[in-house]
Amino acid sequence: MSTSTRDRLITATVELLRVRGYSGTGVKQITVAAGVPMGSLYHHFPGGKPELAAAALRTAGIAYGQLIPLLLTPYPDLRDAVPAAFAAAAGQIEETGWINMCPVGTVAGEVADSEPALREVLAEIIGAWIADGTAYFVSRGLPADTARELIVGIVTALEGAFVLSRTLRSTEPLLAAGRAMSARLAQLLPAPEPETGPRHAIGRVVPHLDT
Amino acid sequence: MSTSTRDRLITATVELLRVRGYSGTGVKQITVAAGVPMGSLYHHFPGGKPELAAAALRTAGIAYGQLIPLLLTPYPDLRDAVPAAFAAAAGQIEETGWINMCPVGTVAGEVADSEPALREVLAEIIGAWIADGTAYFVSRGLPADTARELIVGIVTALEGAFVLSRTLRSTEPLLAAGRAMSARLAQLLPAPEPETGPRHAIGRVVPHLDT
DNA sequence: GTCTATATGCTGATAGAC
DNA sequence: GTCTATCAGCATATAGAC
Repeated sequence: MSTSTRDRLITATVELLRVRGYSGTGVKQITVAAGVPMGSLYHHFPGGKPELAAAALRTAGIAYGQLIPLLLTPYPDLRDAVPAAFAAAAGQIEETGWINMCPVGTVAGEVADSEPALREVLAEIIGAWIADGTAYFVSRGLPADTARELIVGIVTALEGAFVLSRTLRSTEPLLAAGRAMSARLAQLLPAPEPETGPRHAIGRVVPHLDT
Repeated sequence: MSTSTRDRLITATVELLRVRGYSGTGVKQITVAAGVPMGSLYHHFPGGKPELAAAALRTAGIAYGQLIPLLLTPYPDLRDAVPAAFAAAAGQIEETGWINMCPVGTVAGEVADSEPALREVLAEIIGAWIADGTAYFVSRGLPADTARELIVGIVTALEGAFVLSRTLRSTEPLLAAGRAMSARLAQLLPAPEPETGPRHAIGRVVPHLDT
């Protein structure tokens, strides 16, 4: 159960990428934070800094991808779930002193025009968020194209809002983004029917792995 | 009319910040791109790299802040203007090969947790976008709080969509973000009245500097 | 104000003992 | 698989001639 050298390198890299970005993080800095000698980095990641960063971003990407359904599932009605998820993120980021939560978006903005290999990894990670999010919304009763439109909008709004909220030190962008996506959801969804009808599945909880 | 040394430094810095980010851009690189000797940089900007970057970001920020009303003004109805502006941005970014347009958002994400002085400059720039955008929407008939809610959402959505579109090499995020903000606008605006009524001014062109 | 030469430290990466 | 010593190159910044 003790963390391996490889895992400690990845964990330290995720932390540093969040705060300092890709160019701003040095390999020496990573090995010191991980408590690992230089040579071990190049033993486990012969490709050096880009390969280690890719592994770290993939790890963080998977973790944060799972967070989206986790935040939305408690709410029976998606109309409540979406703004609640943005509000939760707003509370979290304010509590933690406006520190970055996930390195994917910030590193993506930094390297999209300058590090082709890393850009492709990030496109893969964000593509997985969109694919998984689409499947989740489909599992909650939305048509596939509506589901995709919604998750693309949500990821977009979240990433933009994180940058603005961190920079302005205000929850306003995250909360405004949540309200905007809520409006888009209301527009995409058929009008809510109070009692019964053919659309009854929409807005109900449909847990991922149940019968 | 020939560009001054100072101006050439700022222009070169804007270009490099867009593509390589703050940590990824070296001062040597800047002076070479500007065709200026090292010493001149520290003559004009005694504060070195951070001071030069701040000046460059302020310049770019002013330019891009003016772009927002410019894109929206041609459309008599804001319901058309907002999605059209996002679509215009989508066309532009695809044509130019998915290159970053404005360094403000990407540098903000990069340095918000690591360069306090620069973060404050960026907060000032984005704050000005929001203040000016609010004033613009008020000039087009919206109440102040509605106007602010709208411009915060638009800037948030734009910044997030730029990162996603550049990374995924797809206009989908920009177009989806435009539709989302259009939905939010429709929700914020009173229902459109086909003929006449007390809300007739909303959605009409109200040029900035006319009588 | 302009420009050259240089100082000092850090960068990613490697060789090779253990 | 772990760790040390070290490389060549680039980073930001400065001193001082012109």
